[in-house]
Amino acid sequence: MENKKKKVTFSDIAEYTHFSKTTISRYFNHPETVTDENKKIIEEALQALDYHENKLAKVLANGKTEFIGIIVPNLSMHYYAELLSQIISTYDTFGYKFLVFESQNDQAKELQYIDELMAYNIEGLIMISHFPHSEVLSHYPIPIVTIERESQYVSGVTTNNYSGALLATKHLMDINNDIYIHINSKLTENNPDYYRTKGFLDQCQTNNLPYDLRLQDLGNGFEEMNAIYTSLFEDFERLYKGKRKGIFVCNDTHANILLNIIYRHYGHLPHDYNIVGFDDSSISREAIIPITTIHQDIKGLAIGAMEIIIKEIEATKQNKVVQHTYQRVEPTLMIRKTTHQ
Amino acid sequence: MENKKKKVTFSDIAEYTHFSKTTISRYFNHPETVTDENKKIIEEALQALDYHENKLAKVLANGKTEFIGIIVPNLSMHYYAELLSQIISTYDTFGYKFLVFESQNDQAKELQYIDELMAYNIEGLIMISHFPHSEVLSHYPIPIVTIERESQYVSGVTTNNYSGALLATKHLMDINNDIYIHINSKLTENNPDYYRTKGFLDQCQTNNLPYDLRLQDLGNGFEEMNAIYTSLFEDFERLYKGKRKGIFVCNDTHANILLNIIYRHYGHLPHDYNIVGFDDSSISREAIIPITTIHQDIKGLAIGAMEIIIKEIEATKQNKVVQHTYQRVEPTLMIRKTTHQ
DNA sequence: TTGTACGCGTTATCAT
DNA sequence: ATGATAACGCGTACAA
Repeated sequence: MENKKKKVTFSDIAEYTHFSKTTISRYFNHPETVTDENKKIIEEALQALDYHENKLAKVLANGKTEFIGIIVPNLSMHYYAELLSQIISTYDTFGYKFLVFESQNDQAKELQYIDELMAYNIEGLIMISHFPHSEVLSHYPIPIVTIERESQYVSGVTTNNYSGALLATKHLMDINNDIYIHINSKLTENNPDYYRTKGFLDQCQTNNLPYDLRLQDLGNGFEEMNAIYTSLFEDFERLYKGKRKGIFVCNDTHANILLNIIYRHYGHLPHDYNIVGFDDSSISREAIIPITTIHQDIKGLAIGAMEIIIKEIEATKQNKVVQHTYQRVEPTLMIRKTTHQ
Repeated sequence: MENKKKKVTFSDIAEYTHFSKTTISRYFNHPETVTDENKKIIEEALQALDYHENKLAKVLANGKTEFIGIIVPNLSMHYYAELLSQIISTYDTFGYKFLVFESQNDQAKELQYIDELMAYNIEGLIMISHFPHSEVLSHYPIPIVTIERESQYVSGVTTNNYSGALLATKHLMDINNDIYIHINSKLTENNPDYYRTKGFLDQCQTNNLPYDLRLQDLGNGFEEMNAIYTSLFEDFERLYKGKRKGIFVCNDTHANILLNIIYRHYGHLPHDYNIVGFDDSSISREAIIPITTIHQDIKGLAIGAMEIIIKEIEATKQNKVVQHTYQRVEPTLMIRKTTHQ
């Protein structure tokens, strides 16, 4: 469709303008050292020959790729997609380009992808996937920052899940419940989500609230989760009949499943059920009733990660020692329709 | 954390092994021309010096970046996120790496991003964003394939929206409705979604079905859409009281909004309401009642796009003339709970 | 089978 | 202010 001539290079411009390649390079990188007059000549030549820059050659010459690698577990999950969205949107402010891989939590793949990324001289790596362990990551010779995952040996940014859980539980307390319930998987301290449970527990204990902690395998896939939550619902109906139940569910997807089960059973959400989710993901707005939830500042996470990684990239360039940074982004309470005064 | 020596290059390996750089290069690119004995020597040297390949240097030498650029409108929308997911997952089979930009449908940005991508010698470009027009795209000197958008002057792959609409309408016909309703925006033939409307219309007309076509602005943002669908619902209640209504909504997000309005009104979905969505997006499964919908084969779209672009990249390398390809991926009907026998 | 020499397109250093 | 020349790391004729 187009004429596929060879690419126009500095040599061609130099020949055309009777300058040297060096001057052409300076036109781009140190324009202040080129006469206005000559600038115009070069400008015309660029137009006439239809020059397009070759950043790869630039990279080979000066070492700066402006590439950042990203490894995401999975883009089907809205949370990760939104996170990726916010990260790559920073191109307009920071100028870094992103090479993206999806790992499906396959550890072998993750290591392979990191190697591939390193071969392209990425300047930094943002790890959202859960593997490999940060101890392994710390051995790579470039800055790495993780988001919302284990991050002992490298920099990381997470939502302050603990204060989010406090917010959720306080809200349930403010509207007076008879029993406080928390549903989550069994997690360890390494997992940032563990602090959702910890926050709930602390809030209950310091305020002497009666609570019911449901820490168990919540299943994979919709059918399985649905079955588990149905039996959880039957438990609540049986154990807390007539009592006002304040339920803090680990995330919005799960909160939505529980909400649907209750709503289908009653044709509405009874006033003695109060549900709070976590994430403020799109399902919390699209649900049969908009779900009260904890808003994660995903843009804040993305920008935080970028600021840290850029700081470390700069430091690396100047051969400075890099101190790792751990940042917590504060979440906020979004009161909607699944909690009643 | 690591010792930041200069990178190990072929020169270093050559020096270490007393071979020439050429032999080292051959070890990687034409191993059959190197003695097994010498292979082992080189192998050891690679280990000893901890060599890591530099693909950018390789690219400059042989021109193949194995980069494909992608411009997505927006990753917050599940459909695009899933599409991107399926595309970048093809790395394992095709080996292409992906540079991803998000345009937010900003035309100026889109052109800027394309330039940036071209500067990195991408071998092909996958356009999911709606701009620029394919006539503009066709002037770029690399293969371009679009997905689910206008694609007159470049290759493209779309779901067969027409047959999807036929499927949806036939299903509504099979379960016998008194009035057939279709809700969509006003679209032109350039827009692939137009054929959802066309399919509905054709099916109604060839079968002499009584229909009500609702082509109008459906609003932006949740609140606006909700208001519009509420008034649509009131229309249906008034006009078709007691009649069995078969409603084919343009996509699952919209179908879910309508479903929620009806379900909240009645506490359940009355049997005289039959709703079919489109896309088989996650919301169709997470809704208060799983939504009957048309399944888009997103993986098929992704693989189709990759196969086309690879074919064109190969052709370009051999200076062959590239014929544009237009591929239609067939959707399927997913019967769930919003349509009743 | 292996080595020499040059090219890929740009930047950096040192002159002038 | 401008130019000559040597890098950057690898691939590939061509020669041996």
